[in-house]
Amino acid sequence: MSITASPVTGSTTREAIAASARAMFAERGYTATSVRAIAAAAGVDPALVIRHFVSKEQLFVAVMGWTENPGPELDGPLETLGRTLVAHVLDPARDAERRAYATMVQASDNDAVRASLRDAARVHFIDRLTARLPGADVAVRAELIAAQLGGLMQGWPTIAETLADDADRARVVDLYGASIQALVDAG
Amino acid sequence: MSITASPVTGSTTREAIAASARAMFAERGYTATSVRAIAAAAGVDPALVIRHFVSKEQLFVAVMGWTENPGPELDGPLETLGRTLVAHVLDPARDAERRAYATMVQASDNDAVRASLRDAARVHFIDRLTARLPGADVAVRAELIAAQLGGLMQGWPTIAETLADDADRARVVDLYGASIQALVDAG
DNA sequence: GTCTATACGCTGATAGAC
DNA sequence: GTCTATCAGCGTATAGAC
Repeated sequence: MSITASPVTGSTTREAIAASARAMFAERGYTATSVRAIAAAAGVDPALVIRHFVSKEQLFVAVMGWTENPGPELDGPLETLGRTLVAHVLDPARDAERRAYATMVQASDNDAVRASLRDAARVHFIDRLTARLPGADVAVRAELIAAQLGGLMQGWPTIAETLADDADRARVVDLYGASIQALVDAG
Repeated sequence: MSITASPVTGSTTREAIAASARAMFAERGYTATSVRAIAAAAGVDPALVIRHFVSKEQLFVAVMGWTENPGPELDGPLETLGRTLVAHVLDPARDAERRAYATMVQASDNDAVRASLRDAARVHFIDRLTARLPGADVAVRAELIAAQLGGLMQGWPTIAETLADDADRARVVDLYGASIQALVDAG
């Protein structure tokens, strides 16, 4: 690993590929985005994309993966954790992350993508939540809460269509939060 | 393996294509299953697959879609609806249906597949549930319950790995059922 | 009306020369 | 490191034989 002037980036080319890949995958999904299109948008040769990232699926995982951000806040009070989690997930500022999750799920037709998604959810969320939950069956309950949040993120575009205003969005936070809270308190 | 008698429109060839498509999509997913492989398994020419079903995505929707079965039982008592729904969804006898759902979600990278999935969920489940729920915000609550069940079906293979025995499965029905029941009662 | 043969333009990926 | 050339496989269209 050579160290260059910039802290995070390696080569400029690699960065350019990653940037256009991130944008195109997010906008059009995995299948509809071709390696050639990514290369064209980045102004490089298609073969370079593979040279740098080994395969399209590894590029996707590298670029869409739950890389750095800490996952939902789990440090708040247990009594309101359900609500906190839902508010976090539906936060308009986190739109891009939510879309990235949905994009990964919809690309999980692919084995490597599915495995990466499961591992990331485990490390960044389920294990930490398991440690945080009180009472019995903590591992199962953490898994179930993750399933509920996954369903919410996945279904959110459809759900949002049926909402009239921001008050309705707040109502969703209340309703879904209370439902998850039942799992937090179930131990 | 014999092919059943043709219904009104069906030719034997069409049936054979549908049968092998259903099996291969279920086993390997959408992307990994090629039109040519379906044709080979059915013993027909690849072009015939397209002739009969117009496109790969339409074949997938026709064959994997929520075609006939009535969707979850919504006619039981409201007081235990949450539990009933979860028990229905996790019923080992319904393994194939659950897998089909997950396969469709994972193929929903594709616009037509995603649209079909959303429409089917609406017609077969959400609209009926909306009519059944008491109180306020019934449409939103029905949508949220659908999201929770979707998350459960999607996450079930992973969840099942963390369960030790059938008692744990029963515990999941209790826990998740109670959580959904909170949405049923929230009106 | 089925069905076969062939072909087109795309895909992700590789080998090897600069 | 980068580019050229090329690969086998994909979904699909079409022309024409039964």
